[in-house]
Amino acid sequence: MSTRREAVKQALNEASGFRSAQDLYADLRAEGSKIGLTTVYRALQALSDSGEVDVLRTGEGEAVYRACASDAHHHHLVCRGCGRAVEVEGPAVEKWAEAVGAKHGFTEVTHTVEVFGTCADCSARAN
Amino acid sequence: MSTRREAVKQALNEASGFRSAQDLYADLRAEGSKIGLTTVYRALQALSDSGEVDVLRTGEGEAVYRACASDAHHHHLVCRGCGRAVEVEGPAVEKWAEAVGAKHGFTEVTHTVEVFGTCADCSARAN
DNA sequence: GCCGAAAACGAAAATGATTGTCAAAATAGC
DNA sequence: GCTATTTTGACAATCATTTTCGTTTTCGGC
Repeated sequence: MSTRREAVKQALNEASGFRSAQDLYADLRAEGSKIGLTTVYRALQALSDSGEVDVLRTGEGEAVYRACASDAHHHHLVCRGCGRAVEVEGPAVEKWAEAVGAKHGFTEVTHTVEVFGTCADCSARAN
Repeated sequence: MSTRREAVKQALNEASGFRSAQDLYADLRAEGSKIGLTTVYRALQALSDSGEVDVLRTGEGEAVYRACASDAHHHHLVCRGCGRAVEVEGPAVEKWAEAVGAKHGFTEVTHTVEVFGTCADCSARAN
């Protein structure tokens, strides 16, 4: 893994929530790196391909990334306000998805589950 | 609701699965309509704002729409091959999402759940 | 330490979905 | 029929993301 890619991964690790490619590019430039936007995209692509980071799409269609502590299958509870994300798992959901797929004759069933909310800090700040 | 908007909604109703704005535009033009792409986007925007259609994003970031039979909260089981979608509901998932949010101090919890798979027809065709 | 191939970079151009602009056309109210 | 309002659609503009393509860096020998 190249130095640049390491830098992108580290920038992701330092962030507590999901960040877009553009965000990360801005972060890295802000801390003095001369990295190019293209490289950020390439690094994120590689990292998500190798399963080192999770990707999801915002409602506006922008891709956002996160370095996750667990490499097992899990989902996220994301704060609408600050973007902070908590890793959660739900065996019940996994089973449900599988069962629903099977019931309708679908095979190779996969699923995406994201939970959004306002975290305690952001609720407090909103007062 | 204008005639154009009706046309877009009907095109959606005739489709069995999720369709992108571009798809619908192509469909409408194919059946002789002189509708413009801009109008298709505007109609879909209006329809999704009023909750008459469901929207989700493909992995490539393209927005896809579907006219759903039920106006209650539900999820979709979508075929990766043909795009056909089945409306499903999962009380267990709703409760789980709410519980997980509460456990971590999150309020105003919402969630998105999509299940993907290969439907029986498409599996058969793949042989 | 030095050399060349291969991999990684980055700037700028290309792409593709979506949105904004604005004048023409449909429709409504009178 | 006639003006006021809304809807429409061609076209330009936006914006994230990808491609292209020379340049630079990294590395494995030597």
